[in-house]
Amino acid sequence: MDSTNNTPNMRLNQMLERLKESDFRITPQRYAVLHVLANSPDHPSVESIHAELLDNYPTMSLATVYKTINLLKQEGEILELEFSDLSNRYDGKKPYPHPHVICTKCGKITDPSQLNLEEITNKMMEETGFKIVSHRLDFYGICPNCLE
Amino acid sequence: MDSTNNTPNMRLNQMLERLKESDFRITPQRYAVLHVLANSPDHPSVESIHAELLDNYPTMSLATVYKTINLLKQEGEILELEFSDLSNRYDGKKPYPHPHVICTKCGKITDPSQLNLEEITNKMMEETGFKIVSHRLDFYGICPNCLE
DNA sequence: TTTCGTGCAAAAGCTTTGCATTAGC
DNA sequence: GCTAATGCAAAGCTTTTGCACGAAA
Repeated sequence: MDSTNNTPNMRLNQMLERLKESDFRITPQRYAVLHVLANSPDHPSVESIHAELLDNYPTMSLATVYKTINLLKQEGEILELEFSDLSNRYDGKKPYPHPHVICTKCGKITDPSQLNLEEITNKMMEETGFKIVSHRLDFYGICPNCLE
Repeated sequence: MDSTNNTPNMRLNQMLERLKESDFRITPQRYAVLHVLANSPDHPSVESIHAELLDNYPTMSLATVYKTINLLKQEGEILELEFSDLSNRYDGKKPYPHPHVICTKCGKITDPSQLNLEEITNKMMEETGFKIVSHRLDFYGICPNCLE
């Protein structure tokens, strides 16, 4: 269990607090998007968040989801996984870099247990002279379901 | 020095051989794109490859560069680094997964010395049940030039 | 000569933006 | 009441596709 993410509501509250502190308004639409991001066990796309919310918020626009996502990105409250050939995916539960295992058939994304990349990151900084601030480690393959 | 990539020409010849074996024609345009990919020390984009070739091939179209890149991808002869917010970048010298260090200011991409991820990959397979076939490890930061 | 590749222009897909309306605070 | 957020539609970008012409084997 992650100390920064004991329960979904705790994570939701953290996000809400961050927005309030930065003087952003908490609208029903924003609250709803945050709620999905704080509770999704998988890594939703903008499209899937929008689709999920349409039932309860029939006027919710895709633009609002995009704008909320960008706000959270800017505030460092979500992690964005970029894909050029399909839509991006987001992790609101663990907004810091961590490894992912991605099924290249169905798109399922799971988080394996934490790997410590600190030592490797330090080596990279020494070797390249970069000031490294983030990383991305993805394993691509076929998930157990798709293997059957 | 990499055993599969002793000289640029060796890499170019490997690519040419692969296309010939698969019964693709070697046109001047394809040769030119392969030449750039086999010789670029950085990780070019489709746009930059096209721009570089326009001098000597004034009729070279962006579509042809894209089509050649897709051909090489399909043949496993280049590695694609996907970015959703800017254009993709390609590595023709080392077409297999390996770590990259990426400057988030100027976009420079460099290859640090090889890290062995085999052990970690095996652990991932055991833990998740995935059949892992590839990976992506990127470190993001500010390069020495941009730090000044 | 037949088949494949090129290049143009149009289309596609995701994301952002402009702007008038609406709603937090 | 003031200012910021929403939602619609249009625009922007990268990448793909259709198709007629031209070139490789």
